[in-house]
Amino acid sequence: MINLELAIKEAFIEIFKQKFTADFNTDMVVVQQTRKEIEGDYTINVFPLVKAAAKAPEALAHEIGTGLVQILDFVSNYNVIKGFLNLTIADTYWLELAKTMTQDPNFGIKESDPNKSPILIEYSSPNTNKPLHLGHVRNNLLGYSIAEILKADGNNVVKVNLVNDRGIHICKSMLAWEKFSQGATPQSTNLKGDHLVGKYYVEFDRLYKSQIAELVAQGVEEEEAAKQAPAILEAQEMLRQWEAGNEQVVGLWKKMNSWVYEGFDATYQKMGVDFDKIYYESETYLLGKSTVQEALKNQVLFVKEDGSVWADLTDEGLDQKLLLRADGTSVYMTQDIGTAKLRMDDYQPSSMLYVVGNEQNYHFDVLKIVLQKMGYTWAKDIYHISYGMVELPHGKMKSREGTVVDADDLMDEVIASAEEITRQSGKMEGLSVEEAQQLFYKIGMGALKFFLLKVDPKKKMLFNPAESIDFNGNTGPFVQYTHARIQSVLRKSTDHTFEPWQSELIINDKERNLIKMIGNFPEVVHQAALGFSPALMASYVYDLAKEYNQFYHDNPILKEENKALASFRLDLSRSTAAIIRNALKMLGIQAPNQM
RNA sequence: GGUCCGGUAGCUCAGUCGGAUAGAGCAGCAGCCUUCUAAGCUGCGGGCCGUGGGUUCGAAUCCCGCCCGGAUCACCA
Repeated sequence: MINLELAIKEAFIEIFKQKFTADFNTDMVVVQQTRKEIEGDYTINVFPLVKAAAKAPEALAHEIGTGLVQILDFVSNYNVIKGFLNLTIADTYWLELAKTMTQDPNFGIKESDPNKSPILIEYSSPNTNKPLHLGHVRNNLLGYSIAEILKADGNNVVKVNLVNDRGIHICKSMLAWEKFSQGATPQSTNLKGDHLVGKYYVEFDRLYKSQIAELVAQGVEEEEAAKQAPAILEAQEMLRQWEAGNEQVVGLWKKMNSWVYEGFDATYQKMGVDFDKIYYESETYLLGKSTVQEALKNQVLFVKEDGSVWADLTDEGLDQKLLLRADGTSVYMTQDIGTAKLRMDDYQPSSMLYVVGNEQNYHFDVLKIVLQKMGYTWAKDIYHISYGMVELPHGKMKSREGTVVDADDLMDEVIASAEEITRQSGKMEGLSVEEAQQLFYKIGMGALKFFLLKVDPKKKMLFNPAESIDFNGNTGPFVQYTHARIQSVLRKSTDHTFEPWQSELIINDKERNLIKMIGNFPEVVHQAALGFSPALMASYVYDLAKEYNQFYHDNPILKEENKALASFRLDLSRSTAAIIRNALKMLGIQAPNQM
């Protein structure tokens, strides 16, 4: 198939040059799809060219429109409204396009070249001191979806997770467990491992707060009290012991982390996300430290009186940044430096993407600059995919106020809602118990995922639980339903094996719109990949489903008596279903065949 | 205070490398199932695109100021 927009643009430029002047900027010629309510398929705005042509907009548009109809056989007609030249494309072209699309079940999906160096994407990045919550859910879904979109656009993608399994926060959980748990385990308490460990993190906080309050009551300044409280001192000591390799501390650390991983695995599986490689900060922070030491030798960094190591970024308009504490322990930045280096060595990626919340924008600015100062040229290929916080109707999530939405609970709730609504609708005919469970899962998760992914990542979003399980309108289940509906038609179409393409077909507006819309899919995939934007894909697939539903409403398919037409509509339906399935897949959403 | 991000219908969001009368969904109201799945379709009402300037034939979109909200500027991650 030829590229219509390009062909039109070239022809336009050709005609313009002949008739007027060769001296104009070809960027001024922009071919776009015509607005729905106006007759035509492609539109060129001639306003930018009136000066170069020294001609009134309408006259100019008419002149070039006439020329385009003559030169391009697929342009059947044109009209002019003000300075807008609207071109009508011949139906023979649309039918040719329809034929191409419907014969390719993977239309719009590019194969990746295995020799191309990969794009590495990090997402999830949990801490091992507490279970995943709603914010992580947005992160995981975004990361997974962006990875799938990049793959569909022909890239090799390596999905990685970075588990923050070390640091002061883990020591807090460990300390509280030692003090209060009396040896509790996931088995003994029947709690998911991540939830059990999270419980002790909260316990620590309680203890710590009470100690601070006590000190303040004794007349100590609050800030000072926070530094002196025995709990935090013990936790810091524990971190030093851990870094020193103290067997008992390391043993406890291993035990508690293993509980957490078991819990995380279950959550990831339910969420439907996965990773090609999992990095652990406990395995990368030493490389970070040595990298920092090396840079120190090369005079890139400096040491303060207390022995702590810093980067001076004041030239870049940023502050000084700590890289190693006075006691030699590493911080977040140190670990990220080591991790980045390790990944470069492991995969030689063409770029490294980090899906991390916008509260860390500064961190990533610093990371890039520090790596650049250290002389790593690949630092420029680091991209922070920054996304906004998820807020609840009554404000932000706050663990202290118990308003954190737990990921496991959330998923269970949407699935339960899906079950309730599906049972009411009575559309489970013929499904086994197992299949029905699968269906509730697909629909519930479809609702949740679509709800979270349809919003532009960089914006903060409001999570309204009631709307997240809505099944009408701009929702996952609406799109899934459209797919299921098509599947139902396809199942009943066994006697329609007619080849439509030799016949002379006359198509109507709804059919033409649908063809155009499907035809846009490859470009949408590409744009979504360039913009790291699942939201764009969600928006497209919703529009496509809506377009199909209109077509479906107005046009008989199986009941159409003209065999060629019936077969054509069936092919169009099949193609729509395939696009919906592939688009949803890029959002991590499954498309049931019945619902 | 510095830096960054956002402000579009009652609510949640599209639209933002300048283009035609600013679009969806939800909520509200009114219709459409003896016919391929009504989780659908059709219609109605609803907008100083935060605000004031500027650039332009043309601004929700670009530039400047201001107002409001958020993030960040940690020896937390």
